[in-house]
Amino acid sequence: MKSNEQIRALINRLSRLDAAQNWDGALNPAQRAAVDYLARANRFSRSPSHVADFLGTTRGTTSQTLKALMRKGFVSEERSSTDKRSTSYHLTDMGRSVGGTGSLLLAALEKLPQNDLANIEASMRRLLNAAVRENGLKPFGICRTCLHFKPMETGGYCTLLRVALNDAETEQICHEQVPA
Amino acid sequence: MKSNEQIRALINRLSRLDAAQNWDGALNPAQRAAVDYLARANRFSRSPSHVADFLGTTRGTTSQTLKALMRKGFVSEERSSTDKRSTSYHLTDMGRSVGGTGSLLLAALEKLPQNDLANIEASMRRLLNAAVRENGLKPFGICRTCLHFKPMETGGYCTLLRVALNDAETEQICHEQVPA
DNA sequence: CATTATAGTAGCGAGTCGCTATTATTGCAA
DNA sequence: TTGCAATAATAGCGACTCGCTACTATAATG
Repeated sequence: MKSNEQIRALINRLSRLDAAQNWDGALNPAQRAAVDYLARANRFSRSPSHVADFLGTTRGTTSQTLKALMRKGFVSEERSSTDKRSTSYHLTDMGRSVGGTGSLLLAALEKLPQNDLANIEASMRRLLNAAVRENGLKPFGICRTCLHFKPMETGGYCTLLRVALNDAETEQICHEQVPA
Repeated sequence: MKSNEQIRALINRLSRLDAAQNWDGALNPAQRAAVDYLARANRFSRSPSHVADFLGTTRGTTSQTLKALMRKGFVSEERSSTDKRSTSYHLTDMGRSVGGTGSLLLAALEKLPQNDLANIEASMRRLLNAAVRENGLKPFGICRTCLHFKPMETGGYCTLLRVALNDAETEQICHEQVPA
């Protein structure tokens, strides 16, 4: 078996085992992935379309997932006043409380030495970047590393959307992000 | 966000994006994962239970997945003569032809330098080993690295099952494997 | 033997997922 | 300005995953 296929098999098994463990609790893997994304995305990147692009699924599927999360009280929706077609979802207190509990992957990571962790993170980041590049996907990086980002005394400024960003926002995911 | 959760998010997004791409074609992600496993497992490790343990799912789900694969002609089943409860599945020619086609992950891996690949593989292996250890899962390693394996002039011998193994078999996955 | 364990499966309900409409709304161009 | 194409969200369909609870058949154990 080719080494590349081994790597692929490794990654898929790992995330499959993690997902399996994740079923106990109120959220299933897809719902949990959406919550994780919403927790890290800025206020311009929380529509069903953005979640769909991030997770590699369709708007239809994502729409259902978000509706399910709303029924369960983890997110609430807010219609945009400027563009009446679009909706933005944000986490409720309950949604924010969904930490990294009961995860096979997190349990494993906690037992590894710091040195390994740094290696693993760098490896995965390289791989994800390659995947994004090769497949023409949106990178979904954070503001601070964006071409359109200008640092200010506090926070920063987005030259694309022409808005000021507070400190926390400069570390959030943006769907418009272009790596500098 | 903690570094560990970043790693987890990275891995999950990667395999989600890979799975999304995988939908086109005759196999869905779960079915494909089962085929991948059957391609690498030895003849003692191809029952629904084994596939379920490997993928972290249940026997019920796996049973359905394998039946679907059989309907589509990718696998065929064989009932054991010694234990009439158990069934073993193996790939048909059509099943074996399911290579690593059209995978986002493989496309990305092909563009990375050899050095990165080695790093990524080592990282993932360390992580999976930790996950297996921390959660009491079966390792599903290959014969050659097993406590019960005795190398011979050609192939090897399993001191647990008391059977001879040909060369190819020593590189296959076994559900009984115990890391030496 | 009787009991207990194991292997496989059926059927249920919730939900994912790709797909094809459908409805709003917005942007653009003649 | 009006008309048309693009975009955002969603509904509904069919195939399927997945955890769960039976249930059957067979095997192992005391």
